Amino acid sequence: MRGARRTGHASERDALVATVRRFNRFYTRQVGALDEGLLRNPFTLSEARVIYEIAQRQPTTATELRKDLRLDAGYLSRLLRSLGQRGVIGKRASDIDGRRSMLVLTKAGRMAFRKLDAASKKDVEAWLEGVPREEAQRLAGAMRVIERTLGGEAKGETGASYTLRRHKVGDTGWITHRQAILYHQEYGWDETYEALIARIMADFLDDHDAGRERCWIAERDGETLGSVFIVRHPERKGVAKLRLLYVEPSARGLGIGRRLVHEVTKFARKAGYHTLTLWTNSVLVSARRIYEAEGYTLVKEEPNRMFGHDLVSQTWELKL
Amino acid sequence: MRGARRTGHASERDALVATVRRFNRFYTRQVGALDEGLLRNPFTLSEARVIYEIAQRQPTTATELRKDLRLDAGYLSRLLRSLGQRGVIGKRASDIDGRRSMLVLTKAGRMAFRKLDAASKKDVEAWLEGVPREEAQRLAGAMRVIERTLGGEAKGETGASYTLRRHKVGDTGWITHRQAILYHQEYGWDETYEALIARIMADFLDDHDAGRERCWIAERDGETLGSVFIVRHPERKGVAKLRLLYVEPSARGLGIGRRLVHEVTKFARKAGYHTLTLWTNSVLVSARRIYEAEGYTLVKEEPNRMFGHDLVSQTWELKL
DNA sequence: ACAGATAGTTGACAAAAGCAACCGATTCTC
DNA sequence: GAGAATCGGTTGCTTTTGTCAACTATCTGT
Repeated sequence: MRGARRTGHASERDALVATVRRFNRFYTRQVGALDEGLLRNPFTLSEARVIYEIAQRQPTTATELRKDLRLDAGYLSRLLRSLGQRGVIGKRASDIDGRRSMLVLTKAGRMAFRKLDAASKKDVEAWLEGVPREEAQRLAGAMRVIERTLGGEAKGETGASYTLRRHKVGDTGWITHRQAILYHQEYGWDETYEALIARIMADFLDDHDAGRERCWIAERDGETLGSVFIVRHPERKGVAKLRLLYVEPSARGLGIGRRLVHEVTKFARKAGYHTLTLWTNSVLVSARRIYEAEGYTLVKEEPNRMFGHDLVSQTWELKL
Repeated sequence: MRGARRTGHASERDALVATVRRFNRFYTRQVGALDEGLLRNPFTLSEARVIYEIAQRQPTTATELRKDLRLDAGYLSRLLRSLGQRGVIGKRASDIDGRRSMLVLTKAGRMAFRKLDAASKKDVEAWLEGVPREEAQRLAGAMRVIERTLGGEAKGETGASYTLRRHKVGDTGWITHRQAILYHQEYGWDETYEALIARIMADFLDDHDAGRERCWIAERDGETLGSVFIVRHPERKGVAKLRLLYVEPSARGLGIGRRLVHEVTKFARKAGYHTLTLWTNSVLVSARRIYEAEGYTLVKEEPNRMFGHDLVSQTWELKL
């Protein structure tokens, strides 16, 4: 059993490695094609990369470039000399270290850089031409995911924050997909949980009163990070249910859960509900903390057999 | 207004281009580092790439390699001669074209390839070492998104074949997600279609008789390419319904649709049904062709308002 | 049957990239 | 504070990679 399990993990890893290698080949080719476009100018590819990098860091040293561009020291030295002779870059001795020279772009160099940059931008634009708007967002999101995952100690996180929006076509399917997998991996819940989500989604989509029922999606760069729903209680008038709160594991700690729960509260007040209720489960401890912080109180608890496990379901309420 | 809108789109596009360019720089570096690892063997990088490509396509020609690897004909010719002299590859004249020579790996070549492949695999594994399991899945997903989006008309598709499997947790959510988006993009269907799928999924998951109802997923490298369901007809005894046939646009032309439909027929026969029925829509012409080829006949057609459009729904049947 | 394309080879050459030895400045260590 | 080790950078030499043009032997279309 354990053996089988381990094999399972290994082959999962193999599949990942295969995907990554395939992608590497694919992307190398794509970038290669793009780079060819850059040869329509007075600089070689390496020269262009050097210029680009210097422009980015302005006063920098050869060693830094060497590390970032992975160039041979000798080769780079020659490149720099050539660029110097052509009046693109200037060197001046470092004040603090007599061995180093600080590299900067000359006026002509900045000009050359702008040209290169514009050309490269145009090439990329042409490359992305046929990509429809929606796909474009997913593309950007996917790239961020890769950078974040493989970037190691990914630093400069430009857009660490997220945005909230209403749902659009395809979202509920995605939520079902992610939640089902997540709770299956973490707690071993079976497909009846997926069925439950799907049914809630179907009911919501089929008929919801936009003024009194709503879905929020938290996203960053087109990547869905979490979601929550508010719907009318089917029997109790003036009561709303908060449903299907979820936050991607990778996005935890950003306060998305709290934010979503609070959006629900605000919306419920405005919509005129007098009570919010929600149904959860004792194993979901981090969610519990969020509900408590928002002011919900536990009103009922009972053991239940569901999703293939013995669980303790809970009902929480918040008076508005 | 229109001006503002355009500016909005332009800056959105700019952001995308910026992200893509950043990613290109990032990934180029990563792959560069990986490639360095490959230099610990008797082949240069180009040689390794050539060997790799030949191994993939086995009997291939120089011209094909030239196109795929973007190499100069003269350079490639020399590379091939060198590899030939070293006993790695063998040439033999083509039967159909006296100018061409078919390239294959010799026994030694296959050996060399296996070594290269293993080394590259190991490097990638080491690279992915620190990536936790969950992130790994997202990583693979992100790469697939990029390939799908940018692969566009790119054929080359080495691993052109796919496999069929039953559904597992998370699949129905994914199917809902993809189908909803697809038909929204292609035909403008609204979220009531997503609701319909979600409900079908919920019903299927909640209670299906494994011997008489089933789902097939077509996948390649963990990427879902298509799916289909068979379920009992709720009223007519001995009748089964084929439902939710779908194939990813990027995977069309591989015969996946036909294959899925045929699996359903085979399964239905074995399960003892006497009739298969399905409900579709006149705009879905490529699906129609598949049904006809399988022997289905159109038994009913009626105009219908649904998914936000005026459509003509159709019922098709197949006697088993 | 003939003009033009295609597949591949070869020679001549140039650019790109890597290796190793080396120089002078700086930092470390005792 | 002197010698060793390291660092930033340069140079000579080599291999690898890539380009261009000319050329042969086929094949294709008309």
